[in-house]
Amino acid sequence: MKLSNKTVERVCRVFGYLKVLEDKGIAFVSSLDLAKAIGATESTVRKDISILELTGFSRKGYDVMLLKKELGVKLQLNKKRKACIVGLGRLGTALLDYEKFQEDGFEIVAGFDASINKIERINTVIDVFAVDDLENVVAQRKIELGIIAVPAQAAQGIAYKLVKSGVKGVLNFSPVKLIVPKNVMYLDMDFTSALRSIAARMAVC
Amino acid sequence: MKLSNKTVERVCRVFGYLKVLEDKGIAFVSSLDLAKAIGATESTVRKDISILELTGFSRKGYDVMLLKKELGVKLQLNKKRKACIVGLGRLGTALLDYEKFQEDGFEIVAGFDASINKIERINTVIDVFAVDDLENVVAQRKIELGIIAVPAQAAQGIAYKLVKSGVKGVLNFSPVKLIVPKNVMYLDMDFTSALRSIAARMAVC
DNA sequence: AAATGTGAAAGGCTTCACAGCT
DNA sequence: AGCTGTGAAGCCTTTCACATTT
Repeated sequence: MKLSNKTVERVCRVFGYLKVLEDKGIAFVSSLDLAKAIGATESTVRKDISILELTGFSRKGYDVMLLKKELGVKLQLNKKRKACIVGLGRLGTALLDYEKFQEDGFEIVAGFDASINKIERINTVIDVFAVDDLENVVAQRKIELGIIAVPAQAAQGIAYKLVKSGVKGVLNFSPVKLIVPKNVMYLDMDFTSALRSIAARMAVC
Repeated sequence: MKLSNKTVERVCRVFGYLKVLEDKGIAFVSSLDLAKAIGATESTVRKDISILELTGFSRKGYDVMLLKKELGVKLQLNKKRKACIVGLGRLGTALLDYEKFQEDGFEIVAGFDASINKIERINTVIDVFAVDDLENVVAQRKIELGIIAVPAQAAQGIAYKLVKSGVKGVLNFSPVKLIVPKNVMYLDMDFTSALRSIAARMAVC
């Protein structure tokens, strides 16, 4: 079972949509419906599901609850994951209380910032610490995921500390590419770069 | 000159890195250096640049200032673009004052929210309006880019309004895929989906 | 009849490898 | 000698098309 990142990404979207369908009380869904919801084609969806060795029903489609459960197991999407946010500027603090994360099984258990003043001012239920404590806190609390929201020049250093302390996944909001070991999962969420590439595509189209 | 989205994305990153090099006063850069900075391989970088019909110098690499200028022209990256943010929750307000956007030629000229109370409370230099005024304001101010930071169920409606009012690019922070005309550039920035796919990859690796 | 499941074909992107240039 | 520029090869992903299932 060899999953490409693209397949994983799409299947995660399918999982999210299955939640919606489940809440609506819909029992079966076709590959075409799933495809429309996640922005893919029906054959891609079918292939993705079959790569995961899961299957639907001829003439009926996929059983919503069953498929959701199976995907949850295969990708361990029901497992609670502890995460932390490093960098408590505007973006970082917005993320601290982003309720959606909690709903989705991500528990933000710590926030870090370099500025002691900022730490004292922040008004949140989540524990916040100085960056100097990062390694201890991450290790002690067994935090698996790090969300980086610090300025560009600090990002690589933070990534290094996170990895050293045992983090196995990094979501990077800074505008620079980070270097992490191959066994650490890594994804960029760079707004500026995103906006720029939209603008560039506007220019060339 | 047929540019894939991937090429556009990488070249935008290259452009960002060229800015850094320029500030440092570095005159020439090799494809290998660029590749390392943007997380790609050297041949990919060379191919991307050659697709754009740009060229470097044998044995010396690329002239930093020149390449930056040429990329700027080809992709119109120096053009100022007016943008607006719809949805002024935590994320939306964080984005409102994200200085990086300004540095990069994006001018946030309006914010919108459905809640009148929220609009009155918000403390920012940027003009904020009720969503009901969206179509008028976007059209009048000739806003080209819309940033969607509203809840899932409202996102498609907002996208429709934005497009109808003349927006040519959409950056979507909501967790649902949106449908926009083919001539409108569109990109998703879905945190939840991103975190989930990191977690899933952690599970299968 | 209306869906899935899946080999095979097509398409697109990346890497290779080396000629060419200074 | 060292780096670019690029056709060709290789790899990966998507799409096609149709046998299969109920």
